[in-house]
Amino acid sequence: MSTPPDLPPEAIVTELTMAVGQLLRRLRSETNPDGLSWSQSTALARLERGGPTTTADLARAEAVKPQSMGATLAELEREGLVMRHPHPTDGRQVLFALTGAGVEARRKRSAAKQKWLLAALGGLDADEQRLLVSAIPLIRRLSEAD
Amino acid sequence: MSTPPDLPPEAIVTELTMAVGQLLRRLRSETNPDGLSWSQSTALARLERGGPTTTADLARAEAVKPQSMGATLAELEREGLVMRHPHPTDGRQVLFALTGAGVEARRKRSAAKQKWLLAALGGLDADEQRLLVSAIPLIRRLSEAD
DNA sequence: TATTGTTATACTCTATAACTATA
DNA sequence: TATAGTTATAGAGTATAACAATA
Repeated sequence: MSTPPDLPPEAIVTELTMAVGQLLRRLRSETNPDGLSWSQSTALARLERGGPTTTADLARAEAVKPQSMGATLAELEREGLVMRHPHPTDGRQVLFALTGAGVEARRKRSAAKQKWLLAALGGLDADEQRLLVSAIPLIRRLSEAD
Repeated sequence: MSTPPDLPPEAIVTELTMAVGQLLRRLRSETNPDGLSWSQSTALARLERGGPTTTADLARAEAVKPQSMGATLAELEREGLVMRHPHPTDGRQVLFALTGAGVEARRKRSAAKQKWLLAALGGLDADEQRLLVSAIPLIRRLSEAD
Protein backbone atom coordinates (compact mmCIF):
# COMPACT_ATOMS: atom_id res chain seq x y z
CA MET A 1 0.00 0.00 0.00
CA SER A 2 1.63 3.21 -1.04
CA THR A 3 -0.56 5.38 1.21
CA PRO A 4 -0.41 4.33 4.88
CA PRO A 5 -3.80 3.79 6.51
CA ASP A 6 -3.31 6.29 9.31
CA LEU A 7 -2.29 9.33 7.32
CA PRO A 8 -3.00 12.59 9.17
CA PRO A 9 -6.22 14.25 8.01
CA GLU A 10 -4.42 17.11 6.26
CA ALA A 11 -2.47 14.63 4.18
CA ILE A 12 -5.64 12.71 3.34
CA VAL A 13 -7.14 15.97 2.09
CA THR A 14 -4.17 16.69 -0.16
CA GLU A 15 -3.85 13.16 -1.50
CA LEU A 16 -7.56 12.79 -2.14
CA THR A 17 -7.80 16.18 -3.79
CA MET A 18 -4.90 15.47 -6.11
CA ALA A 19 -6.02 11.94 -6.95
CA VAL A 20 -9.56 13.04 -7.76
CA GLY A 21 -8.36 15.98 -9.84
CA GLN A 22 -5.96 13.79 -11.76
CA LEU A 23 -8.59 11.14 -12.49
CA LEU A 24 -11.07 13.75 -13.65
CA ARG A 25 -8.61 15.35 -16.05
CA ARG A 26 -7.55 11.99 -17.35
CA LEU A 27 -11.21 11.06 -17.92
CA ARG A 28 -11.81 14.31 -19.73
CA SER A 29 -8.70 13.94 -21.86
CA GLU A 30 -9.79 10.46 -22.89
CA THR A 31 -13.20 11.71 -23.91
CA ASN A 32 -14.30 11.08 -27.46
CA PRO A 33 -14.19 14.59 -28.93
CA ASP A 34 -17.42 14.28 -30.94
CA GLY A 35 -19.32 12.82 -28.00
CA LEU A 36 -21.03 14.48 -25.08
CA SER A 37 -19.10 16.91 -22.95
CA TRP A 38 -18.39 16.06 -19.34
CA SER A 39 -21.16 18.13 -17.79
CA GLN A 40 -23.63 17.12 -20.47
CA SER A 41 -23.03 13.47 -19.85
CA THR A 42 -23.27 13.69 -16.06
CA ALA A 43 -26.49 15.68 -16.39
CA LEU A 44 -27.93 13.02 -18.69
CA ALA A 45 -26.82 10.28 -16.31
CA ARG A 46 -28.58 12.01 -13.46
CA LEU A 47 -31.77 12.46 -15.48
CA GLU A 48 -31.70 8.79 -16.37
CA ARG A 49 -31.20 7.75 -12.77
CA GLY A 50 -33.62 10.21 -11.19
CA GLY A 51 -36.32 10.81 -13.79
CA PRO A 52 -37.65 14.28 -14.62
CA THR A 53 -35.86 16.88 -12.53
CA THR A 54 -35.79 20.66 -12.19
CA THR A 55 -32.82 22.84 -13.05
CA ALA A 56 -32.38 23.77 -9.42
CA ASP A 57 -32.34 20.18 -8.19
CA LEU A 58 -29.84 19.13 -10.85
CA ALA A 59 -27.68 22.11 -9.96
CA ARG A 60 -27.72 21.14 -6.31
CA ALA A 61 -26.86 17.53 -7.12
CA GLU A 62 -23.91 18.55 -9.27
CA ALA A 63 -22.77 21.35 -6.97
CA VAL A 64 -23.04 24.08 -9.60
CA LYS A 65 -25.14 27.24 -9.78
CA PRO A 66 -28.59 27.04 -11.35
CA GLN A 67 -27.44 29.33 -14.16
CA SER A 68 -24.62 26.96 -15.01
CA MET A 69 -26.91 23.96 -15.08
CA GLY A 70 -29.37 26.01 -17.12
CA ALA A 71 -26.72 26.53 -19.78
CA THR A 72 -25.91 22.81 -19.88
CA LEU A 73 -29.59 21.89 -20.16
CA ALA A 74 -30.20 24.51 -22.85
CA GLU A 75 -27.44 22.94 -24.92
CA LEU A 76 -28.83 19.44 -24.41
CA GLU A 77 -32.27 20.71 -25.40
CA ARG A 78 -30.87 22.30 -28.55
CA GLU A 79 -29.42 18.92 -29.46
CA GLY A 80 -32.77 17.23 -28.83
CA LEU A 81 -31.52 15.05 -25.99
CA VAL A 82 -33.76 16.48 -23.27
CA MET A 83 -37.25 18.01 -23.27
CA ARG A 84 -38.88 20.42 -20.90
CA HIS A 85 -42.25 19.76 -19.27
CA PRO A 86 -44.30 22.11 -17.12
CA HIS A 87 -44.40 21.32 -13.42
CA PRO A 88 -47.88 20.04 -12.52
CA THR A 89 -48.49 22.40 -9.61
CA ASP A 90 -45.75 25.03 -9.56
CA GLY A 91 -45.70 27.33 -12.58
CA ARG A 92 -42.18 28.56 -11.86
CA GLN A 93 -40.55 25.19 -12.14
CA VAL A 94 -39.58 23.33 -15.30
CA LEU A 95 -39.02 19.59 -15.35
CA PHE A 96 -36.39 18.26 -17.72
CA ALA A 97 -36.54 14.68 -18.99
CA LEU A 98 -34.54 12.56 -21.42
CA THR A 99 -35.95 12.19 -24.93
CA GLY A 100 -35.62 8.90 -26.80
CA ALA A 101 -32.61 10.36 -28.56
CA GLY A 102 -31.22 11.31 -25.17
CA VAL A 103 -31.50 7.78 -23.86
CA GLU A 104 -29.78 6.43 -26.92
CA ALA A 105 -27.07 9.09 -26.91
CA ARG A 106 -26.40 8.33 -23.29
CA ARG A 107 -25.92 4.65 -24.02
CA LYS A 108 -23.95 4.87 -27.24
CA ARG A 109 -21.74 7.83 -26.69
CA SER A 110 -21.06 7.15 -23.08
CA ALA A 111 -19.99 3.59 -23.89
CA ALA A 112 -17.40 5.02 -26.25
CA LYS A 113 -16.26 7.60 -23.72
CA GLN A 114 -15.93 5.12 -20.93
CA LYS A 115 -13.90 2.58 -22.85
CA TRP A 116 -10.71 3.89 -21.38
CA LEU A 117 -11.92 3.74 -17.78
CA LEU A 118 -13.24 0.22 -18.28
CA ALA A 119 -9.82 -0.85 -19.52
CA ALA A 120 -8.13 0.89 -16.61
CA LEU A 121 -10.46 -0.89 -14.16
CA GLY A 122 -9.33 -4.13 -15.74
CA GLY A 123 -5.87 -3.33 -14.42
CA LEU A 124 -7.12 -3.75 -10.85
CA ASP A 125 -7.58 -7.22 -9.38
CA ALA A 126 -10.93 -8.34 -7.96
CA ASP A 127 -10.14 -7.32 -4.39
CA GLU A 128 -8.96 -3.92 -5.50
CA GLN A 129 -12.09 -3.41 -7.57
CA ARG A 130 -14.24 -4.29 -4.58
CA LEU A 131 -12.29 -1.88 -2.41
CA LEU A 132 -12.71 0.88 -4.96
CA VAL A 133 -16.43 0.22 -5.31
CA SER A 134 -16.95 0.34 -1.57
CA ALA A 135 -15.18 3.71 -1.46
CA ILE A 136 -17.61 5.26 -3.95
CA PRO A 137 -20.44 5.82 -1.44
CA LEU A 138 -17.91 7.41 0.91
CA ILE A 139 -16.83 9.84 -1.80
CA ARG A 140 -20.47 10.63 -2.40
CA ARG A 141 -21.03 11.23 1.30
CA LEU A 142 -18.13 13.66 1.37
CA SER A 143 -19.63 15.51 -1.59
CA GLU A 144 -22.97 15.77 0.11
CA ALA A 145 -21.71 16.82 3.54
CA ASP A 146 -22.99 20.14 4.87
CA MET B 1 -23.51 -0.47 1.79
CA SER B 2 -25.42 1.51 -0.75
CA THR B 3 -23.28 0.28 -3.66
CA PRO B 4 -23.11 -3.51 -3.86
CA PRO B 5 -19.57 -4.92 -4.08
CA ASP B 6 -20.07 -6.82 -7.31
CA LEU B 7 -21.49 -4.10 -9.49
CA PRO B 8 -20.96 -4.77 -13.21
CA PRO B 9 -17.99 -2.85 -14.62
CA GLU B 10 -20.17 -0.46 -16.65
CA ALA B 11 -22.00 0.54 -13.49
CA ILE B 12 -18.73 1.03 -11.64
CA VAL B 13 -17.62 3.36 -14.41
CA THR B 14 -20.80 5.44 -14.17
CA GLU B 15 -20.87 5.58 -10.39
CA LEU B 16 -17.19 6.39 -10.08
CA THR B 17 -17.36 9.04 -12.77
CA MET B 18 -20.32 10.76 -11.17
CA ALA B 19 -18.94 10.54 -7.63
CA VAL B 20 -15.58 11.96 -8.64
CA GLY B 21 -17.15 14.74 -10.70
CA GLN B 22 -19.47 15.67 -7.87
CA LEU B 23 -16.66 15.77 -5.31
CA LEU B 24 -14.49 17.89 -7.58
CA ARG B 25 -17.22 20.45 -8.16
CA ARG B 26 -18.05 20.53 -4.49
CA LEU B 27 -14.38 21.09 -3.67
CA ARG B 28 -14.17 23.86 -6.22
CA SER B 29 -17.36 25.51 -5.01
CA GLU B 30 -16.04 25.50 -1.43
CA THR B 31 -12.84 27.17 -2.53
CA ASN B 32 -11.94 30.42 -0.88
CA PRO B 33 -12.56 32.90 -3.71
CA ASP B 34 -9.48 35.03 -3.06
CA GLY B 35 -7.24 32.00 -2.71
CA LEU B 36 -5.52 29.88 -5.30
CA SER B 37 -7.47 28.44 -8.17
CA TRP B 38 -7.85 24.69 -8.46
CA SER B 39 -5.14 24.11 -11.02
CA GLN B 40 -2.81 26.55 -9.36
CA SER B 41 -3.09 24.78 -6.06
CA THR B 42 -2.61 21.28 -7.46
CA ALA B 43 0.43 22.49 -9.40
CA LEU B 44 1.89 23.99 -6.22
CA ALA B 45 1.15 20.79 -4.31
CA ARG B 46 2.99 18.78 -6.93
CA LEU B 47 5.98 21.12 -6.88
CA GLU B 48 6.12 20.83 -3.12
CA ARG B 49 5.97 17.03 -3.24
CA GLY B 50 8.30 16.53 -6.19
CA GLY B 51 10.77 19.41 -6.06
CA PRO B 52 11.78 21.40 -9.14
CA THR B 53 9.95 20.05 -12.18
CA THR B 54 9.63 20.88 -15.86
CA THR B 55 6.45 22.10 -17.51
CA ALA B 56 6.21 18.91 -19.52
CA ASP B 57 6.51 16.63 -16.49
CA LEU B 58 3.91 18.60 -14.55
CA ALA B 59 1.61 18.48 -17.55
CA ARG B 60 1.97 14.72 -17.79
CA ALA B 61 1.31 14.31 -14.07
CA GLU B 62 -1.84 16.40 -14.24
CA ALA B 63 -3.01 14.97 -17.57
CA VAL B 64 -3.13 18.32 -19.35
CA LYS B 65 -1.28 19.64 -22.39
CA PRO B 66 2.06 21.39 -21.84
CA GLN B 67 0.56 24.66 -23.09
CA SER B 68 -2.15 24.48 -20.42
CA MET B 69 0.35 23.83 -17.67
CA GLY B 70 2.49 26.62 -19.10
CA ALA B 71 -0.37 29.05 -18.63
CA THR B 72 -0.91 27.94 -15.04
CA LEU B 73 2.80 28.26 -14.25
CA ALA B 74 3.01 31.66 -15.93
CA GLU B 75 0.23 32.89 -13.66
CA LEU B 76 1.91 31.46 -10.56
CA GLU B 77 5.16 33.09 -11.62
CA ARG B 78 3.43 36.44 -12.09
CA GLU B 79 2.16 36.12 -8.52
CA GLY B 80 5.66 35.34 -7.27
CA LEU B 81 4.79 31.85 -6.04
CA VAL B 82 7.12 29.92 -8.34
CA MET B 83 10.47 30.71 -9.98
CA ARG B 84 12.10 29.33 -13.06
CA HIS B 85 15.61 27.90 -13.08
CA PRO B 86 17.64 26.78 -16.08
CA HIS B 87 18.10 23.05 -16.51
CA PRO B 88 21.73 22.14 -15.73
CA THR B 89 22.38 20.19 -18.92
CA ASP B 90 19.48 20.74 -21.33
CA GLY B 91 19.04 24.30 -22.52
CA ARG B 92 15.52 23.64 -23.75
CA GLN B 93 14.09 22.68 -20.40
CA VAL B 94 13.00 24.99 -17.60
CA LEU B 95 12.70 23.84 -14.03
CA PHE B 96 10.02 25.43 -11.89
CA ALA B 97 10.32 25.55 -8.11
CA LEU B 98 8.31 27.03 -5.26
CA THR B 99 9.48 30.36 -3.86
CA GLY B 100 9.28 31.10 -0.15
CA ALA B 101 6.04 32.94 -0.85
CA GLY B 102 4.82 29.88 -2.73
CA VAL B 103 5.48 27.60 0.20
CA GLU B 104 3.67 29.94 2.52
CA ALA B 105 0.78 30.48 0.13
CA ARG B 106 0.43 26.76 -0.25
CA ARG B 107 0.22 26.27 3.50
CA LYS B 108 -1.98 29.20 4.41
CA ARG B 109 -4.39 29.36 1.55
CA SER B 110 -4.73 25.67 1.12
CA ALA B 111 -5.52 25.26 4.80
CA ALA B 112 -8.41 27.67 4.31
CA LYS B 113 -9.55 25.94 1.14
CA GLN B 114 -9.42 22.51 2.65
CA LYS B 115 -11.31 23.35 5.80
CA TRP B 116 -14.52 22.08 4.29
CA LEU B 117 -13.06 18.74 3.19
CA LEU B 118 -11.47 18.24 6.60
CA ALA B 119 -14.84 18.75 8.22
CA ALA B 120 -16.48 16.39 5.75
CA LEU B 121 -13.85 13.75 6.50
CA GLY B 122 -14.78 14.11 10.14
CA GLY B 123 -18.20 12.79 9.18
CA LEU B 124 -16.67 9.41 8.36
CA ASP B 125 -15.80 6.98 11.15
CA ALA B 126 -12.28 5.60 11.53
CA ASP B 127 -12.93 2.46 9.49
CA GLU B 128 -14.49 4.47 6.69
CA GLN B 129 -11.56 6.87 6.67
CA ARG B 130 -9.14 3.96 6.41
CA LEU B 131 -11.15 2.49 3.56
CA LEU B 132 -11.17 5.81 1.72
CA VAL B 133 -7.43 6.28 2.23
CA SER B 134 -6.67 2.84 0.87
CA ALA B 135 -8.74 3.61 -2.23
CA ILE B 136 -6.62 6.68 -3.05
CA PRO B 137 -3.71 4.74 -4.57
CA LEU B 138 -6.21 2.79 -6.66
CA ILE B 139 -7.67 6.01 -8.02
CA ARG B 140 -4.16 7.15 -8.80
CA ARG B 141 -3.41 3.89 -10.58
CA LEU B 142 -6.52 4.32 -12.71
CA SER B 143 -5.38 7.83 -13.63
CA GLU B 144 -1.96 6.59 -14.61
CA ALA B 145 -3.08 3.57 -16.62
CA ASP B 146 -2.00 3.45 -20.26
C1' DT C 1 -40.72 38.25 0.17
C1' DA C 2 -38.74 34.01 -1.44
C1' DT C 3 -37.99 30.90 -5.19
C1' DT C 4 -37.39 29.40 -10.12
C1' DG C 5 -35.60 30.32 -14.05
C1' DT C 6 -33.44 33.50 -17.84
C1' DT C 7 -30.20 36.73 -19.93
C1' DA C 8 -25.81 39.13 -20.07
C1' DT C 9 -21.11 39.20 -19.09
C1' DA C 10 -16.57 37.71 -17.53
C1' DC C 11 -13.07 34.61 -15.81
C1' DT C 12 -10.69 30.03 -15.52
C1' DC C 13 -9.23 25.93 -17.63
C1' DT C 14 -8.00 23.56 -21.39
C1' DA C 15 -7.31 22.59 -26.33
C1' DT C 16 -5.27 23.14 -31.14
C1' DA C 17 -2.14 25.36 -34.24
C1' DA C 18 1.98 27.77 -35.45
C1' DC C 19 6.33 29.26 -33.99
C1' DT C 20 11.34 29.47 -31.81
C1' DA C 21 15.21 27.42 -29.62
C1' DT C 22 17.89 23.55 -28.35
C1' DA C 23 19.32 18.55 -28.74
C1' DT D 1 14.28 15.35 -36.86
C1' DA D 2 12.59 15.39 -32.29
C1' DT D 3 11.71 17.73 -28.00
C1' DA D 4 10.73 21.84 -24.69
C1' DG D 5 8.65 25.74 -24.43
C1' DT D 6 5.94 30.08 -26.03
C1' DT D 7 2.31 32.77 -28.24
C1' DA D 8 -2.24 33.25 -30.26
C1' DT D 9 -6.80 31.91 -30.49
C1' DA D 10 -11.02 29.39 -29.43
C1' DG D 11 -14.37 26.65 -26.83
C1' DA D 12 -16.37 24.62 -22.59
C1' DG D 13 -17.64 25.29 -17.89
C1' DT D 14 -18.75 28.03 -14.35
C1' DA D 15 -19.55 32.37 -11.70
C1' DT D 16 -21.88 36.88 -10.50
C1' DA D 17 -25.33 40.31 -11.35
C1' DA D 18 -29.72 41.95 -12.90
C1' DC D 19 -34.18 40.69 -14.31
C1' DA D 20 -39.09 38.48 -14.93
C1' DA D 21 -42.54 35.34 -13.42
C1' DT D 22 -44.75 32.71 -9.92
C1' DA D 23 -45.60 31.24 -5.02
